[in-house]
Amino acid sequence: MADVLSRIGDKWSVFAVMLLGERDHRFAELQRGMGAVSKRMLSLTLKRLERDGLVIRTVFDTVPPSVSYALTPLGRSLHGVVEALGHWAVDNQSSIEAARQRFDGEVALGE
Amino acid sequence: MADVLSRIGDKWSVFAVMLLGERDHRFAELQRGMGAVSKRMLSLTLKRLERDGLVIRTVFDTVPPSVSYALTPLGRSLHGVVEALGHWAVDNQSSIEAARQRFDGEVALGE
DNA sequence: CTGAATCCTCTCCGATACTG
DNA sequence: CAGTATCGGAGAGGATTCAG
Repeated sequence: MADVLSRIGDKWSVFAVMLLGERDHRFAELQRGMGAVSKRMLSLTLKRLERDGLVIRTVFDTVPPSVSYALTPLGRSLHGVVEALGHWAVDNQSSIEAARQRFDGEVALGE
Repeated sequence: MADVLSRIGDKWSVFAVMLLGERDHRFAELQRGMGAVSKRMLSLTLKRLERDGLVIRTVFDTVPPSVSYALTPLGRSLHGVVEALGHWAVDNQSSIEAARQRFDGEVALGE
């Protein structure tokens, strides 16, 4: 299970799954939507997701070349779970930051 | 959000939250329950979780010393989400492994 | 446009040893 | 029992370059 968790817990994988959950994306679209991700990392992330059967890659033989990424049924089932995680993160971000500042303040006093 | 996700997506944090969701644990109990985690990593993980207000650390001034870890209300709210993630991982592990073998087989044929 | 390959840096993490 | 400090190897990941 550690293996599976480390895959789906990866930051870029989470972002990719969330974006692809909304709709299909092309490579460059994903890159723009995911903040500062290098082409290298995006490529590796997508390849791993494809290997794990979560994402399907469709190549259109046009000029210029175009590739579309979409979630498989398995990927969509993950999307639901990941979305819950994302919501939790958004909802509780301020609580976490507050706790962090409180903690850091106490540590500073203790020194 | 990337920051929060990388924290709660961390493998050891997930394990710790899942164990602490069942009941309070002492340091050594966590270490035994989490498979092969070094004292160093466990210590760092717990400290981060405490800093983020997800875990509360209680020291009993006995001989030998004893420390108990428990989830805060915020930590318990995370536990529900994380548990869903864990279930997904368990339920779909075989599908992922199958997809992986299929993918690797195709790559091998292509070469 | 979509990648693969190379290089190089920087962080993570395990092993070990030491403290209260 | 419950940690902290230090070191060293391994891997992640960014920048850049090249190819189809």
